[in-house]
Amino acid sequence: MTETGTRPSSPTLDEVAVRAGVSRATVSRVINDSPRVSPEAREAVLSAVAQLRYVPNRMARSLVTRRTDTVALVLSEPDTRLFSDPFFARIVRGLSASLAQTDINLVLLTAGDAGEQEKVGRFVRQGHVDGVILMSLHSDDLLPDVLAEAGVPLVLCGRPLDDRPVSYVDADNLGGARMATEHLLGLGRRRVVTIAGRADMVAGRDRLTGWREVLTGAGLEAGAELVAEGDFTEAGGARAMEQLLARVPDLDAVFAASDPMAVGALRVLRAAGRRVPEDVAVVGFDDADVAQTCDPPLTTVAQPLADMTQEMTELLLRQVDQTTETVERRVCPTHLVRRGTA
Amino acid sequence: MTETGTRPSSPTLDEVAVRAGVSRATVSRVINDSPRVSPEAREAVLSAVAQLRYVPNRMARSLVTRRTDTVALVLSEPDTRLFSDPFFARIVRGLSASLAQTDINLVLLTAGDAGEQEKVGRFVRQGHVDGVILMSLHSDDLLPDVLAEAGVPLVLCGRPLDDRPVSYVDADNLGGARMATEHLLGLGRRRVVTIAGRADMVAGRDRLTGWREVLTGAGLEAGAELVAEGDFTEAGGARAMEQLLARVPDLDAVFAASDPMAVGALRVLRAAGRRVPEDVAVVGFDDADVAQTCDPPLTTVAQPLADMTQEMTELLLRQVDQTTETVERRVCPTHLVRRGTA
DNA sequence: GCGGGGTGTGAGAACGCTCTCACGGCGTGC
DNA sequence: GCACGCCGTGAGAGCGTTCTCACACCCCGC
Repeated sequence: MTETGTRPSSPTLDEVAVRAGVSRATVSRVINDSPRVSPEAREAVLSAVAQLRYVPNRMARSLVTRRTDTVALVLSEPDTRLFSDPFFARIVRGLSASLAQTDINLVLLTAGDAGEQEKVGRFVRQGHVDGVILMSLHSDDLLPDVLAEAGVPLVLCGRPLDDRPVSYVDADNLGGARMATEHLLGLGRRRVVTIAGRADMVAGRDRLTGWREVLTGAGLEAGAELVAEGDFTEAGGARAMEQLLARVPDLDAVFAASDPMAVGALRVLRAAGRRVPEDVAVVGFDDADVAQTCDPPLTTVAQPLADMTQEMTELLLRQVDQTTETVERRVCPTHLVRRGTA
Repeated sequence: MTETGTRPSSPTLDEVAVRAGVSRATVSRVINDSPRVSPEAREAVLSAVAQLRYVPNRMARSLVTRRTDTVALVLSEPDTRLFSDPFFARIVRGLSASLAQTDINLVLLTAGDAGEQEKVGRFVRQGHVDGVILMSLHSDDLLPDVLAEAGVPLVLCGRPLDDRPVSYVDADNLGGARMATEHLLGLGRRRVVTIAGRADMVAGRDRLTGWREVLTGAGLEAGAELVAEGDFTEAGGARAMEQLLARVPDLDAVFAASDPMAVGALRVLRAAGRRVPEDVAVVGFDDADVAQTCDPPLTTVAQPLADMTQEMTELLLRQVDQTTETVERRVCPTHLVRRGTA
């Protein structure tokens, strides 16, 4: 099935100028609404623009302004499952929202494997974007280095593992984990196990560290047998919970490093005949949608995602506007949301 | 916390030419590897490129070639939940994969509300991309019109509701639904209910139509009381199943328009004491990951997603290369994957 | 009536690339 | 030995903008 037609070529500034009876410069002034234009000229130009359905050619403009008015959110993550993580959707939403009032475009790039990373690196170095917000979740990722070296304004979403000089915005994962664990201890629990996130992700490590610090600080045991690693999914959380029940039959509290894992744990606990929160208290992390809808509703640690995305865009745009590179680091406070499980 | 540095400005073709002792034209020839260059000149240029870490300025190049070597996948969908649908992730993966061997970049744009749609429209008309693949799932979406009018090569992922002259690639939802329903009838089932997708999505409608056609064709009842609408989620599927059990207590088969909904139905059926597949046979749609991991594994209709994304890129790139607009429509065959539930 | 300070406008030079065209140099066929 | 063609190369003209100047023009104050 085939039909054909021809593609129109868009009008240029010159054509608009001729039609409006003014010079190219004046049209340009109207387009970029400079104040130094007479009302009559402006009127003539605007009507010519409307008649010709003129749209400025972005390439030509970018060539001289050295700006594209586009920033990229790069997701460097081979595991396609994490791409569909609701957390990621919330980040995208937040960034769009904070860019909504500006005329800056947001594009998403994925870098699943080495080939795609290469492509993203090229894309950025070729000047397609004014800046990059990078979500790189794994510690062995090369892309942060590539982009940093490209000399493009860069803000990481999440703390990098080392102390490299790069701007980032992160949630206070350590503090949140401490808060959650302290809350469990405050409830009188003494056998607090944890379902940890993957060890190759900084957020996972920080949450584990927070749990450990509080337990050892309280003189309680925090050994490896109290830790099971999940993969941030519900199924992974369920598996981890089964291991923990087998290893630590007398556990009375669980700190899960993500809400889906907590939900998986809830399911396993129920199947094992443990009542939540009476027998076992549970705290999750992220305050995902599921935390409100599960039964009983999940006590969890919330990150201020809206603030974080706002911060990211601010940091990035400031870097874009200044010609000097500045490094700023922001850690946003987390807080405990008490619901039914602890 | 602040550190500063300066941003380097990239070298130009001229600087490379000077360093290599050749003209700008020759450097350009090497960059675009034209055959008409002597080995010595090529060598000199390549070494100069390496020394200066030269990267072509994309804007300058695009200005003259009128190509950006970038295509956009636009997701026009206000509901953030669908953004994290695994189906979408598979589309992205597939498109990246089929573009991997080319030097064409893929960017994702989201158009959640009217403001974002406006932005996407501008972005495209300004010439940021050579073509667009559009996932527009709701029938009342304006973006298809906006983009079509922009005169940019366009391929829809999924059939549009009306017969407008636009290229698209779709799965044979109708055929798949027919196949699933026929399979259920072939098992001897006669009270086949369906959990339909949302009526404002074409895929949802087509799957419902296929189910209805087969039942009425077999002289069986296919009235409204046998249909419950879900929202493509597991929770929605569970709710729909509860309604159906109440309305049609003697049902012996369920066709669910998506796998998550089928999984929700499975849970409710089990809770109601119905055995699957002995008492009730169940068929899903999409062949999502969950279809393999659920218990019992789900019989479902698979779409050839890899073929579909491949088709989309081919259709799009052909449109980009030809200067004339051609309209092609592709419907890819679906097939039944038999597992444990039917 | 004449110099001075705006104000609106236009000419023209960038921006960094591609691509056409013309021009030497060399090998080939007669 | 001469015309011819091909091959590698460079000069130069765009591509569609922005932006710096310079230039008329008008209004004011003296």
